[in-house]
Amino acid sequence: MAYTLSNDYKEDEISLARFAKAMGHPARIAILKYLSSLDECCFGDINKELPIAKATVSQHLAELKDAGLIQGTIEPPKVNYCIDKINWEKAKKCFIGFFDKDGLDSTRC
Amino acid sequence: MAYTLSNDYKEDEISLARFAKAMGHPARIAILKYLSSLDECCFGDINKELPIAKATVSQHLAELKDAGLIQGTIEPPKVNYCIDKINWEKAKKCFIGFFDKDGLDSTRC
DNA sequence: ATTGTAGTTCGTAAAACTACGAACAATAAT
DNA sequence: ATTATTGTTCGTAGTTTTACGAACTACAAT
Repeated sequence: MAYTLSNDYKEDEISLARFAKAMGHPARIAILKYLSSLDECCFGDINKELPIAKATVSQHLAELKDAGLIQGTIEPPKVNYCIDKINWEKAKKCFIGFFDKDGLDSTRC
Repeated sequence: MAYTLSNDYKEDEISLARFAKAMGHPARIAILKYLSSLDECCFGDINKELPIAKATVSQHLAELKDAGLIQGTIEPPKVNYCIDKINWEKAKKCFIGFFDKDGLDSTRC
């Protein structure tokens, strides 16, 4: 029933995996690329970019928000989405630190 | 029944998402970190590092192999695993290109 | 031939993911 | 009040992921 309880994974492993998982779908990559090129835009703009139903787009946006990579602010009648710059930088450092063997401990994830 | 057929996502989005997805679990991050610190090791060594059953470790290794991030070579009675350096570099460039707004097109994913 | 070692594959189960249309909320405009 | 616009949430369905123990394969050594 219960899966392994052991929480033996390190914090930075969990953190990096969380970012990576959020990026683990082409639609979400497309959303992030789009947002990072724009500063800000609304749901409809994002929806138009993607070949999937709006309900699904909304789900993907929610996942990116849960992972901390984007922010959504309600400005009736629209919802504005943008990159969460703090966590974006954090994620960037996570990945770069992960791939750079030399700069291993310089920037902790 | 059939999910959306539209393949509107771009190649580099699909490629990056594939790498990210493979990295989307703490166990797989741990494996990659371990391997990238070692040049090479066998299944048993990896298994010892992780708080999960060996069958599950084997699954995670298969996923990393499918994604191209690692290689496994049979050397009886062991199986040696190592980072796939070609694709590791490719992934690195994917992620760095993704996060670096300035260097957008310099290194294509 | 038997036993041991090293990993993979199989079968299974619960949970999470991806997708859609329909229904719903919340504001704006007629 | 009614209608239109903008997104979210609900209900549903099929697929994939994660996990485990047990069974299995393959080679080596006794």
